[in-house]
Amino acid sequence: MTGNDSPPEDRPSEEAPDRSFAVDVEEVLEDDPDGEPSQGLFDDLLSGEPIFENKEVLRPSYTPHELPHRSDQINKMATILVAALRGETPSNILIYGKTGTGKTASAKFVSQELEQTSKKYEVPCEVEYINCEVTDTQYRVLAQLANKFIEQNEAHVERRLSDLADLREAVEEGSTALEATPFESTTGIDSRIETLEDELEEMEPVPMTGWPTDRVYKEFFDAVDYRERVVVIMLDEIDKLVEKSGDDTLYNLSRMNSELDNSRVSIMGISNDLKFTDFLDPRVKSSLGEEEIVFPPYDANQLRDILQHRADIAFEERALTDDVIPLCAAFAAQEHGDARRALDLLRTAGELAERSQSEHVDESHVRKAQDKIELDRVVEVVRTLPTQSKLVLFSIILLEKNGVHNINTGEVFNIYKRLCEEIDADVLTQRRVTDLISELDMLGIVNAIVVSKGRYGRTKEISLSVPTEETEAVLLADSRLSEIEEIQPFVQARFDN
DNA sequence: CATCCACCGGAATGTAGGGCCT
DNA sequence: AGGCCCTACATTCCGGTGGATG
Repeated sequence: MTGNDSPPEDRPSEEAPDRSFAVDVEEVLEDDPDGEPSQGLFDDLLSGEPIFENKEVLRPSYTPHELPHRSDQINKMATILVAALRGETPSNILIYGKTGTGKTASAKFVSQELEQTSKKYEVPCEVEYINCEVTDTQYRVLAQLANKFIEQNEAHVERRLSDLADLREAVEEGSTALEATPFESTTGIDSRIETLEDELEEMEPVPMTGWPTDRVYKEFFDAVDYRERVVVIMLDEIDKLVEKSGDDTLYNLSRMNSELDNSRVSIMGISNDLKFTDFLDPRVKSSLGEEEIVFPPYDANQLRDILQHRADIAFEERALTDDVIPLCAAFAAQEHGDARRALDLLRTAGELAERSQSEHVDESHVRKAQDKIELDRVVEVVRTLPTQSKLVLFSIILLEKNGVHNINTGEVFNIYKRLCEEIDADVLTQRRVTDLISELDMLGIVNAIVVSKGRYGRTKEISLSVPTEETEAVLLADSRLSEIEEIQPFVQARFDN
């Protein structure tokens, strides 16, 4: 399709959606004491045809109102959770699925609906979301939950206090409209206010550290049980929690119901790992997995629907050429059907198109976006590598740059040693360095395979699988590594043997 | 066909740092 | 404050090995 090079038809696309903003920019520029010309830095960029209409929609944080191809899962969740609206305890739910399969989005969507409906019918029902990758110990989970409920209870009490204050005022004025009030006089109200204030006094947030865990648990327990309601606790990335701090938390949460007087608790676990229940206590396993919902990866067609859906909102009309979305979908489908990845790709492609001032997003932008995302990933990984790993990687790069292929561990280790001496770092043993190389392999930064060279031993053959120049630049940005000045000697040393 | 290189990689053990708890 | 325990990172020790080479 080469109809893209559209003739200069409606060149003056001056209908910038946010006129006021444009004016502001001009004003600022005019007020500049230096007397800069008003044809400023941003003018060019603003004048281009806008590509995005609403970019937020493409961000991972956005929770869509419609989730194509997930109605089965959503319905099942809803069927289970209606119980909450009838004041019963919903079954615990376990949700499985790989990253970017819409688990969190669906769960959040359902919980929003649930809370809204509960307000409509005035059934007390709440959902609390916890991301266990961030909050990854029993203590922190309990503390966070406790604090959320304490906060809510406080708000609840405060509301009742202000209601009472109003009532008191009304009674004092002898308003006749209040015959139905249960209080004869202000003193009755006063004592009620007093007890509530005392209760408010007691509600102190749990400190982030310091208390014994069971005290936090008690605090949380009391806060939940403070009044009648159904509470759904949503534990995202629950596998991380189990991995890092065992199943005690889940055990405690799942047996809570038998001790609660006023409220009911239901757990909704979201996991990336299908097999994580293997590590659980059988009791926990059976109680948690009362209902299981699986989110299979999206296939390319489904991804296309999802992208189309969002693209309609996110982009200006006709900003995308026809092949953009299928291509994004195809790329992402290769990465185990990760919708997040697909959206990321689409957004990045759009940004690239915007930056290059083209009027449409086309296939080339998608391909560039693919590269950019991969490069960003690598840069981020390399940047956050520990110093020792950086040194190892740098050694590999030095060898590679010198045209050495099929690098082996011995060579890397030699160069690595010299680098360490140069910047005065601890020299690790070769055993450790092989592990570091294996880690780099895992991260996809290098490629290492064990080969036997017969008489000449057995070693890893290592090759770089990321762009040399960029990676080197990232490494040299590290304050320790930047001390390395003369690179030649290291390279030279290799040929001396 | 045995040899033997040059490293692999498992296991045990050591050490530092940090959070938790009394 | 001080003991305890967990985790991450390292070292030490060492048995293991694929296959070119003599």
